[in-house]
Amino acid sequence: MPVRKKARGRTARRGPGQRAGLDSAMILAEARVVAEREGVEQLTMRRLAERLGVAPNALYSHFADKSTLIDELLDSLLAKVEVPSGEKSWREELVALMRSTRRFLLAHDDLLPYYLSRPTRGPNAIRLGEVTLGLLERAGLKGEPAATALQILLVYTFGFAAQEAPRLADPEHDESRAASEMAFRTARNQPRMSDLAEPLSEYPGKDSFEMGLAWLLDGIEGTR
Amino acid sequence: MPVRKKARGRTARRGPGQRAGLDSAMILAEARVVAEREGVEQLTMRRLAERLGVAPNALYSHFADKSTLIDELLDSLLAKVEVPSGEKSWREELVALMRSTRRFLLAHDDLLPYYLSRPTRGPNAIRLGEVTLGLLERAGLKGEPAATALQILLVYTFGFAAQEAPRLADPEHDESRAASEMAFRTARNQPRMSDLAEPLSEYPGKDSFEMGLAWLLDGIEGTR
DNA sequence: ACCTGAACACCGTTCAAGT
DNA sequence: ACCTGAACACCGTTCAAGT
Repeated sequence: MPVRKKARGRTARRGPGQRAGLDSAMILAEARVVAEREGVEQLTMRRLAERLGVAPNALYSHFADKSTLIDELLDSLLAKVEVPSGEKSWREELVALMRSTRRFLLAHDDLLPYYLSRPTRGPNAIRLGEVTLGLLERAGLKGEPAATALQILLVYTFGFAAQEAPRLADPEHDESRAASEMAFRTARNQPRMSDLAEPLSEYPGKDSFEMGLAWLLDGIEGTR
Repeated sequence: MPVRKKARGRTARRGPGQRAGLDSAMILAEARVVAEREGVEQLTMRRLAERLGVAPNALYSHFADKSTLIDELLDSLLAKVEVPSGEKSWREELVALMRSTRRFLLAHDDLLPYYLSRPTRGPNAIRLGEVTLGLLERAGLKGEPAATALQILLVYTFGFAAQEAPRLADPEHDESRAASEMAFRTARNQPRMSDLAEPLSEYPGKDSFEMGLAWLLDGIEGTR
C-alpha cells in the first residue's frame, strides 16, 4: 500500500555520542500518540524515531525490537477499559465489563490482531483479570472452573471484536456488504444461504454479541 | 525480522513482450504451495514471482493487488474443512463441524488474521454456511435467529482458534507460559490472579473450547 | 493483453564508530 | 550507555516501454 506522507521535520542535529535524552517511557508515550492518532500501521520504528528527532536505530538502545515495544504499548492502553462500579449483580457487571471491553477494542481496531496473538500479562491485564474473577466468584465459580470461564469470556469478546472491527473500519463497508449479499443470494443449490442472504451479509454486531454473551452467562450460571 | 533465505534460481529469461504463459489459477496454486509449506509471511509478491520465473510486477497483470490474491487463497483453502456425514444428531454434527473448523484453522494458524479481517463469501465459505444452516434448521432455528446463531458459532470458533494458534506456534511456548505464571503469581493485591496463576497461564485449548461451545449450543437449544 | 526494466518510497535491523 | 552513519536485505506497487 503506497501513499505515505512526506515527513521531514526535525532530523537529528547531533553527532555520534551526543545524547538525545531519550528513555523508554518517552518512546512509549510517543508510540501511543502515533497509534491512537494514526493507527498501528503508521507506527514504524523509522517514523517513531523521526518524530522523536533521533536516528532510526537509536530506539534499539531502549527496546530490543519492535514487538517488545508493541507489547508494552498494548498493556498500557488497557488502562482505558472501564471497570463497572460494583453495585449491581454479578451478571449485570460481567455484561457491563464485556461491553466496555468490546467498546475499547473497537476503538482500537487496528491493535486487535496484536491483542489476539500475544499473551497479555502486564499490570493492567492482571488488574482486569482480577476484577473479572471477583465477579465470577460472586457467580459461584472458584478455582479451575473460574479460570476456564474467564478464558472463555475473553476469547469470546476479543474474538467477536476482532471480526467486527475490520468491517466497521472498512471504508467500502456498504459495497462490501452488498457484494456479500449478492454472492449469497445467487449461490446455486444453497437455498438457505440464498434465503438468508440479507441477514447473513449484515456483519455480526451488537445484537449478536449480546445474544452469544447471554448464552455464555447462562452456561456460567448453570455451572454454579 | 531478518534472516531471509537467499534465493536466486530461475530468473526471467524473457524480454519485454514475451509471454510467460501465466494465468491466475497458476499463480493461486503457487501461492497455496508457498502458504502451506512456508507460511503466509513468506508469501510475498516478489518471492511468488521469482518461483514462477517472472518479474515481480508481472503478477499485477492477473491480480489487482496482493490482498485480492489472498482473498482467493483463503476461500480455496476452506475446501479442506471436513463436513460431518449427516448421520448423527444436529448437536453432535454441529460440534463435529466446529471441531473440524478449529482443527483446520489451527493447521493454518498464520492465515487466521486474514480470515478474521475479511468477509468470506467465496464458494467454499457458502457451502459450509449452507451445511451449518441445515443443522441449525434441524435444531429448530430458521430465519434471522438461524443467521444470528450461525454468526455466533463462527465468531466463537474463529475467535477461539485465533487466540489459540499463535500460542501453539510460539517456539518459546513453555518459557512464555512460565513468564505468565510468574507475572500472575507475583501480582500484588490481586489474590485471585495469584491463586489461579497456574490454570490461567495455561493457554485456552481444547477443554475451554468444548466448554464454551457446549454453552452456546445450550443457548441455541433453548431458543428453539 | 501480458510481460520486463527500472524505479519509488518505504520497511526492520545490524554493525562499527563516536563520546 | 546512548547515539549516529551507513548499510543490508528486503517489501508492494507504478510507470514506460516492448511485442
